[in-house]
Parts: sequence; C-alpha cells; structure tokens
Amino acid sequence: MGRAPCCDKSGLKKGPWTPEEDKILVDYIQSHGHGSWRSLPKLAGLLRCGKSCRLRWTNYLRPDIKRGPFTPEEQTSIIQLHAIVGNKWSTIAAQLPGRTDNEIKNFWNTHLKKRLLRMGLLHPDPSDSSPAAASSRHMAQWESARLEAEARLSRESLFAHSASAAAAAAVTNPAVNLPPLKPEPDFFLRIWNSEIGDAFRKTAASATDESSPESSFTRQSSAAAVKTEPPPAAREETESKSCVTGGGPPVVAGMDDSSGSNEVVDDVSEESYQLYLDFGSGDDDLGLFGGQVGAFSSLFSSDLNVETSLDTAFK
DNA sequence: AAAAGATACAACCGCGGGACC
DNA sequence: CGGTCCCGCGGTTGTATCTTT
Repeated sequence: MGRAPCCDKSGLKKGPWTPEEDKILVDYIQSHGHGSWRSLPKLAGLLRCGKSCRLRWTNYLRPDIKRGPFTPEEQTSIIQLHAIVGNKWSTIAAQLPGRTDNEIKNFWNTHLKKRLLRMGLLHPDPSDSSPAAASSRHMAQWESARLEAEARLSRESLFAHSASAAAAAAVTNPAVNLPPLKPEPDFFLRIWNSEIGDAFRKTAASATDESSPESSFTRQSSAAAVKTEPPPAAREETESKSCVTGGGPPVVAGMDDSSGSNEVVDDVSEESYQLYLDFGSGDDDLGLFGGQVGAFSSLFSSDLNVETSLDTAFK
C-alpha cells in the first residue's frame, strides 16, 4: 500500500560513506541503539536517509560482520543453499554467520554465477536440453517427493498435535519469546546432509537417465570438497581499497580472516558446482524453489520436531 | 605509459508486506 | 477496514581498481 516517501529530495547526502559518517553512525547506535531508522539520521546528526543508514550498518558497520574472502566451506554452503532456496540471499545469509545478504549476493553474481555459466551448469534459457535443464528435471522429482512428504507430515502433525501439543511445542520452541520460524544456522545444510537429501538424491539418480554415477553427491564428497590450506595474503589490496573508499570495516577482535588460495578455492568450487548440477538449480528455477521455501517454512511451523519429521517423511 | 575493457563491491532503488492507527 | 508508516529484501547501478592491449 502506501510507501514511505523517498528521502532523496531533501538535500540528503548520497554516495559513499566517509569515515566520519561511519563513526557518527557507529557511536550513535552503540550508545542508543538504532531505534527507528527513519528518525536516526536526524537524531545522530547525519545528512543521510534512514534507509542509507540502515544499509550501511547492516552491510558494513555491524561489529559481528565477518570480513575477508569467502572460505571454501562458505562457498560450498552458498552453492548448496542457493540450490535449495534460489536467490533468497537473506535466507542464505542466515545460514552463514557474519556474512550479509548483500555480500553473498555480490559474491554470487560476480564469482559463482559466472563460473557456473562458464561451466554450462547454469543457463539463461530454461528451455534447452543442457545439463542444467536436466537438473531442473531433478527438481520436479524433488517437488513430487516434497508434496508427498508434506501430506504425510500433515497427517503426522495432526496426530502429534492432538496427542501432545504442549510437549511438542516445548521441544521445538524452548525459547518461547524468540521470533518464530527463523531457521537456525546450518538448518538447510543439515536438512540437505540428512536422510532427506540422501533420499532425494537417490530418487533423482534412479529416475533420471542423465544421472551419471558421479552426479550422486554424497556427504563424503562434500567433506572431500572442503580442503584447508594456509592462506596467502591475497586480500590485502582489497582490504586497503575498502579503507580508501571510506568503507573500512571495523576490526573485529579474534575474527578469523583466513581464506584459501584461488587454486584451492577453485578445486573446491569444481566439486561444489557439480553438486549444484546434481541438485539442480539456476535462476530459472526460482518459482519452484520458492515453493520449496514455502514448504520448508510450513514444516518449521509444525509443532513436530522438524528434523525427525523430515527424516521420516521420505521413508 | 596510457587507454580500454573487465572486475569487484558498496550503495541505491523500488517493491512487498507487516505493524500500527 | 482502509490508509499510512516503516522495514527488509532482491535487483540494479555507479565507481574504484585491476588487467590487458
């Protein structure tokens, strides 16, 4: 409905933030909290709109933000999660503590997406017979399995709810005052690495001719994909660049800034990209994925133990 | 050494939707 | 119940930096 009037008409500053502005914003939030973003700039004495302040804080100044290059583990997670939820950057970011949705989105668009395109695992045109198209057929199977599972869960939920609703609620939602339905970190990954993922992968492998032996991604291959090597100081110039543009992030004490070298990252990525193909995704499948997100959400809202229910759902 | 092109990423824009009145 | 406010999200743009020619 109604939308807040755009705040760019009142002589407010736009563009890159200066260190001085950053300091004002950080100092204000640390002593007062952000409160209403709309009124924050005036209260803090900034010539910015609230939206700009919120963006600067959430994407750059927040003390819990993890800077530096994405680790191989994080890249694998992003690829896996993107295969599950599509361009739901905030959902993906929720599974990667310290990473912002904007950062992940940029990393995807500038690194991972291009690489997938180059490898032919991602196609702008959905109506082709490429591996990406084949993988999207996997999604149809996933969707079918999901619907079946949902129906089963629905029945189980009904039973469980009437039998011991209070007990179930206590198990699944011990922190009653916390905002509901926020998936905990690694939730999707645990789902994917659980029997649910196994079941889906088996289904996909047995039902599609395109499924090559190596396309059956396993937990073992996922683990094998994660290698660790001493990081080079490859990011120094990037960090200094950030400072030059006034975007120097606050240093977080104890934050591990390590990363793999490009070669290592590429190795990991190759495996991960294969995983991506196995699971089947691409921007073209967003509608379908959206449905899956909805399905996951509906599962969250169940009073059943989510993992247990999902694990049994595909049996 | 300089220009052109490519890349990376911070920041902006506009929309959807929940909360509040 | 409809209108307004506000926040969060995803897509896009702008620009600094790097690489190539």
